[in-house]
Amino acid sequence: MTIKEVCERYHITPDTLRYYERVGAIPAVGRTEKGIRNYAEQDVGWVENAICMRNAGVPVEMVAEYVRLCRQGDETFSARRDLLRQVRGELQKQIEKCQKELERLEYKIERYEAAVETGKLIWNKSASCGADAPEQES
Amino acid sequence: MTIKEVCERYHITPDTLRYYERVGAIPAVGRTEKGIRNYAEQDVGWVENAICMRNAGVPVEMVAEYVRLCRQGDETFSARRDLLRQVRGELQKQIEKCQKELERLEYKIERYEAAVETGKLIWNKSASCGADAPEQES
DNA sequence: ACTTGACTTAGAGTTGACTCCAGCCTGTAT
DNA sequence: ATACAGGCTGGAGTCAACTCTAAGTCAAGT
Repeated sequence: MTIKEVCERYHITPDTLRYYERVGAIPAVGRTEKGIRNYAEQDVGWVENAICMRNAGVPVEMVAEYVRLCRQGDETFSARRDLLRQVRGELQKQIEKCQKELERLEYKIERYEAAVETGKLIWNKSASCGADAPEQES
Repeated sequence: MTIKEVCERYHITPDTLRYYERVGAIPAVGRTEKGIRNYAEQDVGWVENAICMRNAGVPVEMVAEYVRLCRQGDETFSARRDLLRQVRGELQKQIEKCQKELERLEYKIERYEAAVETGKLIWNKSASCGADAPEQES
């Protein structure tokens, strides 16, 4: 598989893919005789892994650390487990934050929908949404 | 309320707070006679708003745009609603992504927990977790 | 009187993650 | 045979979001 095909499959640019390889977020990809990257299924798997982790906000350096551990063999099982547990913890925290903000947003959007109708913005002070209306007119 | 107190309350640095003010992610904060920032409840509300939005991954520039709209008055209700709807859409997409990755992670962690016990890493190829094991030993 | 500590500003520097560029090679189409 | 598409490398550039620095003001403590 060429770099272009992989890029199309995952909607990323060749530059990004080469960058991931350079910094170790994926291991070195196989080449043709003339030095052109030729992605085997395994390579594509690594690409997918990197993209998944990045999508979840894992820093590139941490993806690289995980790859490093994987390539070191069986002695690193527990280290990998620990790394993934840490990622999981951060991901859970992030999801929670996002969900809180989503609730806050839903509430605000509702108010604005009413405001667009009535021309008046009304904030229910006792609403259970963390921040209440900082945007009362100054 | 001093800048320090606000910082302690939200676990951010004074630099960040001043930066938010500079770029308009919060409106100009009230000052004492000698020019020192004195955060009123309203100001703190704006700070909270900025932090919530940033936590949800909203770019600073977009927070500033929202603040700008709020300060422009009642004609911007629908614009604000649209902006928040857009933020909501992106937030929902992000939560979905994160949840997918969380599932993938749970699966991997389970495998690693088993691997730490048994010394062997076994991937269930038909698992429903998107990417299957890119890290079979090379 | 003077040091310490908390604040101010304008502006420069850093970090992470790309993203682009120049200069090169190579296989195919006109 | 020559242009063009697509790949390669090393290194520079960009962007967002801070983060730090220098130089200054001011109040309280010794």
